[in-house]
Amino acid sequence: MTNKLPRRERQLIERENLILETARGLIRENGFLSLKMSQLAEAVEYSVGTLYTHFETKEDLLVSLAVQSISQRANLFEKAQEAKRKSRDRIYGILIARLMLAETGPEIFDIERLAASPSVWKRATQERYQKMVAMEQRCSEIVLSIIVDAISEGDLALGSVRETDIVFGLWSLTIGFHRLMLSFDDLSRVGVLDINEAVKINYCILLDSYGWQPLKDWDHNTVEKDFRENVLFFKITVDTS
Amino acid sequence: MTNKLPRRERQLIERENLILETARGLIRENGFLSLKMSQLAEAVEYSVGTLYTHFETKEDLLVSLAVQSISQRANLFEKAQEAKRKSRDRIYGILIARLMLAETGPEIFDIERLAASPSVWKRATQERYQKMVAMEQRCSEIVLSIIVDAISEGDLALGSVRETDIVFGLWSLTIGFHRLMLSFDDLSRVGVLDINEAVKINYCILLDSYGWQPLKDWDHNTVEKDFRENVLFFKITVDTS
DNA sequence: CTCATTTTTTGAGCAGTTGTCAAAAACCCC
DNA sequence: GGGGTTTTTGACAACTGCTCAAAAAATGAG
Repeated sequence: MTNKLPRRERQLIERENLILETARGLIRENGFLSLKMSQLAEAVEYSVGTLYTHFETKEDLLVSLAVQSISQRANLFEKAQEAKRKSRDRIYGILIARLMLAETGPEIFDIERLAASPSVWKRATQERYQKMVAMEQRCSEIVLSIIVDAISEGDLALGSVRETDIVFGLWSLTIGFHRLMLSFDDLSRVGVLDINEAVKINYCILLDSYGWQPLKDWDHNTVEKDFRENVLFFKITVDTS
Repeated sequence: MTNKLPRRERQLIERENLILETARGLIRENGFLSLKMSQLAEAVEYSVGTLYTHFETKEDLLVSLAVQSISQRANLFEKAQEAKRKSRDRIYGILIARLMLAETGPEIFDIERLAASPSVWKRATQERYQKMVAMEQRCSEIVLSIIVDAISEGDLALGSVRETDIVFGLWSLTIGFHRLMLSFDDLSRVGVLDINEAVKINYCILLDSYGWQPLKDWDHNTVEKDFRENVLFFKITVDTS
């Protein structure tokens, strides 16, 4: 737990975090496309040149933000996975984790959406891009492992459907959720009144139809409350200033 | 069928189509972000100024492309809806329509993804933005109406789930599909080997679990073949030059 | 056909952006 | 303090979206 990094390096990391957090705030207000590097430089009280010692391009900054977001997601996913609960509860915890992250702010949708594009990857540091991919992979591995565990615990029996198909199905559902959160006013127009409700219902429907036990005497609201209160915490970055 | 538009206006429309098609081709190669207006101007053999008589901003051009794509989608959806087939076939036809559109080229993912963002809407013509929204709404209405018909035809009975929840569920699945198509090399890494297969399987699973009849003696491959050959045609824009 | 008037097209240039790099400032060790 | 090293800076280069005065084309009346 004691970190032995040289002072200088610690300062650099701290500054990088400052830049990332400030950028996140600015993106929350006006989106990534209207974020200007000069504006960001002014906000963190460093020069543009200094920003570019941390990030090679603006896209590199974007990917860094994506890495942050996805890492946090992987963390929450791990907590859900490790919880001593029924497998069905744990897989539902994955959804709750996503909902909780969505509640931290709408900018993560903008960030992750834009970061998922080859034209961005090309302009980012290879190292950061690799990390993003690795983190995303970590997330899907966790989901996969919950599925595998569910099978070995006897809660789930595969028919014609493969494990990875389940990963894809559950994951697609939440992507659709992200998309709708982004273009917010589409909601009522398309007829979906409560999007959180819609995604939960469909998630449960999918679980049921995969045959994921328990099908009866299982209330997703109780599970949600449990996970929110007892399982899923955020790592709070303490500012020792 | 006889169009009585003045010659001049016809020419303008033709030129606009030329611009849109050329832009589409350039986006296919390098993505929207690396499309340059000057490059596009050169490609269509007009000046930048002329481009800007058609589109107020670059984002306006993007939204126009999105309108094209979504209109084409609505057209195919209508064909699926109007087909004299079982309701389950028709709703499956919606998925096939999306798959067929995806086959026309990967640029539509880039276009629709970027167009689904407020920071783009703000810079586009109100008129074009409205049209895009209307077209998207039309698509979801068609899906909804197939659901309603299925109920009245006795193929579908709603339990706790609302009609709009079904719209959301089916639609989310295809969004996830789009997302994976965009970041292509994620596929094997996440473990999904055949993405088309994965989306079809989950689509059918959802239909089954909504209780959409017929559940037995229904082969999606046969339906797909039927729709591809007999129901879903593209409108071919004939060049009378 | 002529020429004045209107409409359309043009592309050099403006404003605003990302990203660079020589020089200034800060730091470090003697 | 002084010489050398590292870090920061911000003016500037390079490039882009977009404009608008002027050129070119179309129109149409005589």
